[in-house]
Amino acid sequence: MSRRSGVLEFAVLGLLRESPMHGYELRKRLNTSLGVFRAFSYGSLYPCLKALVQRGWLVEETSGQPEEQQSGRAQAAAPLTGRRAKIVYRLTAEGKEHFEELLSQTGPDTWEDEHFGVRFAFFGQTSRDVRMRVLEGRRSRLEERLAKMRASLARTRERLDDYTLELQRHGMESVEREVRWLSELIESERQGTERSGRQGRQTGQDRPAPGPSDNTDR
Amino acid sequence: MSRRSGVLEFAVLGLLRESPMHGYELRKRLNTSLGVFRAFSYGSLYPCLKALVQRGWLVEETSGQPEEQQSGRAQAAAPLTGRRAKIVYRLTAEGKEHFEELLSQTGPDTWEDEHFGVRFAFFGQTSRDVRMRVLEGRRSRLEERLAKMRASLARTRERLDDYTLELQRHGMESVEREVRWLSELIESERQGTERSGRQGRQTGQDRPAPGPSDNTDR
DNA sequence: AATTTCATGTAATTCGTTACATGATTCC
DNA sequence: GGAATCATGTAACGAATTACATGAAATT
Repeated sequence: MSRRSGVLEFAVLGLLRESPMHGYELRKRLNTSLGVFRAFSYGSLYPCLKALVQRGWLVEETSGQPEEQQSGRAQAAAPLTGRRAKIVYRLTAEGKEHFEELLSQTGPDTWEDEHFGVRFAFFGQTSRDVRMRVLEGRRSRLEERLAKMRASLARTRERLDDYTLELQRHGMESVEREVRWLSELIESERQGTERSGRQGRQTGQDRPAPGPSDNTDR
Repeated sequence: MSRRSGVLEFAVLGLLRESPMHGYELRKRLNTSLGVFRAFSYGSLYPCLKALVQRGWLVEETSGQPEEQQSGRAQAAAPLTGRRAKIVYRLTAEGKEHFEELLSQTGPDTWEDEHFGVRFAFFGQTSRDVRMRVLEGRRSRLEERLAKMRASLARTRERLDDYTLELQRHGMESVEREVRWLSELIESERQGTERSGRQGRQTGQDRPAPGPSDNTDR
């Protein structure tokens, strides 16, 4: 029943924060704006929307109505026999609050493969502080992975055939490329903030007191 | 129940074709040799192995026995109270036949994201003919995707913020890079038996090309 | 008028994971 | 003799898909 995902939920809240939409449109945005990495189907989306409504983070509005009453599907929104309503979803205050809490998170759930893309897509709404930690978290995750690959490659080089080797080589190159990309982004973020004192690199160390106090203005 | 996957099943058959192994070892190979792309857990692997045994594609052998009888777990393989047997899985003739049939396939199930990596990993056992079609299939799939991305980017460029744009740009670049890689591979296949060494291989280990001569022409 | 695109949803299924449970073997 | 690693499994859950079902609106 409760088809609540991490990624999909996050993306839906994020998109609806920008403006209200109905499901069909939402899905299109999901699969283009954020879409190289993830594609969602209606079978995931609609149940997710319902779950979010139930938790009070969204309200449904039947379009065509003027701005009168819009309590979560309060009135008999178009009889079942009549013309089917187009349901527009709007983020509630609680939903907005919840999304901002999600935005302020750091940790594996922000930099692992499944999550990173969608997090990045909403970096525009994320505080610089958090952006930095997510980028650095992802980079050190990838470097870790790279180290393992190198070790395993050194151990088994002889036993692998050319294609397997080539696959591995290409995989490693892809990861290395993403690391370079992240480094550029991190550097770029750094230049945005601190133009005074030089900065030694402090990878992945968690420092206290982020004070995510201000966020989300862009 | 029947936890039969496409990818996992294929990889298991392919690895066992090279040599018999027990589950634990199989899983390690799965997550290193083929591993940048996919990682499997025991919760997937063991049920899969059982299913493959049931279909007659694998047999279990309790190790420690000399090469006597090895009909699928025929005898009371070590009493439950005694020392637990290490179960070695071996590909049957039917299993081998089935795998070769899988190897000979082309089509979306060979070039889509989920499948391509594992297919490529077993290119050493695949006929050149099929290799070509898989590589070309994947390339045109990616080019299609690229076209969509470009179109969507042209349509929505104005409305997107910098981070979303950067994400999209990086995604496209990744795809373009894979297309170039595929083109090199295709070219290399076309040139035939002479040398597989493609540029950018800095591992020092120059291997005389597969001359992927050996098997499977149908 | 017919076809495509818009629009919403449900049921069953797929492919996998995590957490749990158990025990043997090897290294230090 | 304790820890790490080897080794095998099961139950419950997760996150998504596909196929199905329906119907309205716009385009040709």
